[in-house]
Amino acid sequence: MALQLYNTLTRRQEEFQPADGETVRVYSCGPTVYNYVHIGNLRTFAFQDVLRRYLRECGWKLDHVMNITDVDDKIIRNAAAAGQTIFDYTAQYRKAFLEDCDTLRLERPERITPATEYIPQMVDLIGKMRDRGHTYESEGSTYFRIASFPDYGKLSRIDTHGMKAGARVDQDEYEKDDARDFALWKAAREGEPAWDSPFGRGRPGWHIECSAMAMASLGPTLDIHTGGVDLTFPHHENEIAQSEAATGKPFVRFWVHAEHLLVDGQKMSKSLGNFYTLRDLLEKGYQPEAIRFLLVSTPHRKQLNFTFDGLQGAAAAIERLRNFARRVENPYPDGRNQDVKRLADEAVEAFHAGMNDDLNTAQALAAAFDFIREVNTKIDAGKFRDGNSADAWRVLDLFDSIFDVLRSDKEGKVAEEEIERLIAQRLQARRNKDFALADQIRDQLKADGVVLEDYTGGTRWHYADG
RNA sequence: GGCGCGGUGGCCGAGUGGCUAGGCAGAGGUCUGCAAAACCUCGUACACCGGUUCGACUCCGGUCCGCGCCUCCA
Repeated sequence: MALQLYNTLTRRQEEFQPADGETVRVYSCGPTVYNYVHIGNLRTFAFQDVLRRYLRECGWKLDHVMNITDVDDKIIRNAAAAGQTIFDYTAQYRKAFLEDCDTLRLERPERITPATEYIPQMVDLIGKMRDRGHTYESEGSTYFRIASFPDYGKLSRIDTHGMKAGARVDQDEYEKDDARDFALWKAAREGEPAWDSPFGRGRPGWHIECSAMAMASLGPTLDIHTGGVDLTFPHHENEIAQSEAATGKPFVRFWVHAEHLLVDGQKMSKSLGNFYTLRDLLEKGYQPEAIRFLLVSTPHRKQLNFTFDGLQGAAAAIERLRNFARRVENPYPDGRNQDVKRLADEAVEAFHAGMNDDLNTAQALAAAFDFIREVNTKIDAGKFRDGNSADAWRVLDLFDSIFDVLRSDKEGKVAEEEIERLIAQRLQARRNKDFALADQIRDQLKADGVVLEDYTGGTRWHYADG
């Protein structure tokens, strides 16, 4: 079975293949760096990470581009308020964003493109639209004329005729022929950053950067374009209009949107006091892996209800996975139990089936947990053999290639040699039936963040995760 | 107001016209020197009201509630 993805453009789930059969060209709308990203933003980026990883699991190469918006109204306003240039102002948040991504183990896209480094490409693209008659100028700014692009609205399926100037559409102080038109190039204003262009001195409109960077990096037609659902309209609709008006070619084959994250069933907002950045959660003591797990275990097309109970549950689930990973490393009799091998085969297949179904991570996860329970039962029954470790790891490696939560970054206070020495000492005490000493050693290690677990034939240890 | 999505057991969250999703939490049990881990069992889930059907949580209609977009927004 092949990967199926829900395509917003067709409103259907379709089988995905890269156009060239080899490399998947993906563009993702990245952050606007005027602040720290919040966990809602990170849900979308975490989804993009899962998409990346699974595309690779499907055997394709990746050319993934993500933009960083480092010039826009909010940035200009905030930078001015902070008395900084937009470059200095955005640099700090850009750095913080990349750090947050690292913390959550989000892979870096092959290319990250800051908008201000692609001004010439944007200017070039606007020029193409102008040559084809899709633009007009008004008071020094250049606009896209929606009436010149009959396909407008095909992505969002919004009836744009209902959008009349007045109500809430024309918030701009710029003059437009039609309320639905949008700015490609905004005329320079006092105290704002500006670049020279054939359309006069000014700065790019919001939508143009994505079209320009995507096509400059990946060509006129992308395989996949991702972003949060809220970007569907008008941002992505406008991207289509700009790109296709300029090239005459389809801009994107698959539009894939990530649903929003809610906190306690409500939209995150500062006024409700349920607004969290990654840094907020880390300060409260939650593990990055648990946050990643929680963000990724709800399929991307469902709203994700973020709760602290859920976060604790995620930590416990990871603990179960790690316990299992440790357990299969214990020594077992030689041989290979064919039942366990078969369970692994089935688990791998079920995991793929879940992921192939529009990246249904919840189902893939269930496949992994089913496997763990079944194999634990085999181990308890003494039916697990040394050769089955590799079977278990086939499933765990597949699981972790997507979820990436098994490894802990946490460092222990007690050195490994010391732990091994104490375990040996404790073993001697247990042989002497000196359980008081044995328990004392275990308690002391536990206080130092090291957990001991006895099993038939030995003792294994790990650093406490919590 | 227009368009769209959703309401599943204490919590999160899959899925299906008749067959145990899964995780977390809780209760009981097994194992263990004791723990931990693990396994087993349990609480008898599908917002409400009609309809279709041999049979609906799953399909249709309506009601209530929540959420999103329509305006900067992941």
